[in-house]
Amino acid sequence: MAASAKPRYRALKDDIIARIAAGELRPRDRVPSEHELVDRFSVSRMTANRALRELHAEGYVKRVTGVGTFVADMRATSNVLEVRSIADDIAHRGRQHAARLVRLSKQHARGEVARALQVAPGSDVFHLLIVHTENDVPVQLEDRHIVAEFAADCLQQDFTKITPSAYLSGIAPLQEAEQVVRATLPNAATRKHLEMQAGEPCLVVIRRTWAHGRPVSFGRLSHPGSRFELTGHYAPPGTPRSTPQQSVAGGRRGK
Amino acid sequence: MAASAKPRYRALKDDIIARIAAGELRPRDRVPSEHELVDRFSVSRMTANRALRELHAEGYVKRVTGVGTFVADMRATSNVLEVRSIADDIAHRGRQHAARLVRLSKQHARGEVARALQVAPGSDVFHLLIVHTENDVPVQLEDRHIVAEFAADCLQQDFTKITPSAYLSGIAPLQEAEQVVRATLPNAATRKHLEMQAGEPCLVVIRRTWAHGRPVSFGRLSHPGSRFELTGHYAPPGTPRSTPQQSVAGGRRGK
DNA sequence: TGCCCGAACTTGTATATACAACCTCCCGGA
DNA sequence: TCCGGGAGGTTGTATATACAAGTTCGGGCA
Repeated sequence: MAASAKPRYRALKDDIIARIAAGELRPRDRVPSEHELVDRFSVSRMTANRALRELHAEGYVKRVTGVGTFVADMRATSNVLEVRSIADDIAHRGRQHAARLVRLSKQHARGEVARALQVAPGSDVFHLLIVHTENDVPVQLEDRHIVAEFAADCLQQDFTKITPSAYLSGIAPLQEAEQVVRATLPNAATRKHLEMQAGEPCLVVIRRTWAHGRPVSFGRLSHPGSRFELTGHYAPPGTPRSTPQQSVAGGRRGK
Repeated sequence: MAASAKPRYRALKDDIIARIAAGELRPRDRVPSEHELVDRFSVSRMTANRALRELHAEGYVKRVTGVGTFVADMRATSNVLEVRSIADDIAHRGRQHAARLVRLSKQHARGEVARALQVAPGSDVFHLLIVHTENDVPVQLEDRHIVAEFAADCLQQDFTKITPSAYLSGIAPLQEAEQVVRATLPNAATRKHLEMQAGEPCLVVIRRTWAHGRPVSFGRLSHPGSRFELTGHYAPPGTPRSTPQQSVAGGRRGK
């Protein structure tokens, strides 16, 4: 592919994104100013402005009038992806969320996990197993693998206080996510953790998230079918919603 | 606050967003071209271009080179899952979709249906029961109620050739949708229609759609847990997707 | 009749220029 | 020492202009 086909503002953006992803530019670092980009890439200031402006709109950088452009603080860019954490969701309904840590360990990626995270078999990954409760009733079993290289201080976290997704988005902005929803019968361990009755089905969400263009997390979220449901709402922008406010993920089953 | 402080490109955006929100501009409607905005608002083309370009980046409109700018359909990457017809989805995977009509009748709305459609109990509604198959294997039981007033010619349709959702969006663009995903055990009738084994769970999607600001359709879509899953993908606009192409809704269970 | 070509319109990109608002820093005066 | 002001940098917005590439549609030619 010839780079010639790529618009110049796009080339500027890609260059800066690549330098952020490579770690060359780190959060709060100064990004080249419009004028510097004009000189170094021989583009007009409008083109440099467009590149930086779009990077700002996409959450990569922060711009301060009269000061400069800086790599964004990762915490601020949650708007990129609207995957709400179950803790926020439960809290939003005025209920009590708690998490019980079942396992937190470093492992070698094998089989499905290595494939999903696109790492070589045997690579270091962290393995998390957490039971989330709503008013002391289990509503989610979170079985998550995280690329170790990406989250070095994972073992030091207290995942009963901070959810894994909050921890991850604190390290770097999530750029992309993929999820699959299934209905299955739980295995014995899952059934026990979620205190489910025999024969009760499970709503399973399998989710992968990306940052810096690479998969960083692969999670299997199992929920008791009788106590959990996913809701979604779609409307053209600006439409006052004609339905009562709904949470994005989770919600106890009505009656 | 004086509107004078507002940048002109922002005023253009706000004007168009307001007209979309008010229903004056509806999905797929044509939005004024850059040239028209230049004439009507006395701005330069670059300013009009910026307004429309940002509206595009934010998902409000769709732009086609050489053709024009149009109000976007329902936000594609909303919250949980995208709305897509099962027939399209199956065809997209190169498989054979077929529909078997179990019931098509006019009824009086009662209880749950009347509440969901926000009509008075006893109002006329159409009731549809359709089994969708993929390569002759049942994958969805569609149990749908439609407000009769909205779709007068419903009984004349051949729902083995056109799906209800395609029929509905042909009458009027869907403005809003709401759905709930659950995992349950099917009742006997559902199990029989979907040829499910005893104890096999069901993935149920309950969906309501709006047009003209009123609910028009209420459907319960039941899928065999062993043969169906929902997939979703979220990325900021413009991001080349780093995962293999996935169908948005539906897909047979891998192994 | 049928087909091709061009006019007219659309969006996409790029440049040069201009002015305004804001921030930082240094220098000079009180 | 303290304070004020200005120089020079930064982003934010707006305009006029230009060319490229795509679509649509109708008219004219074979």
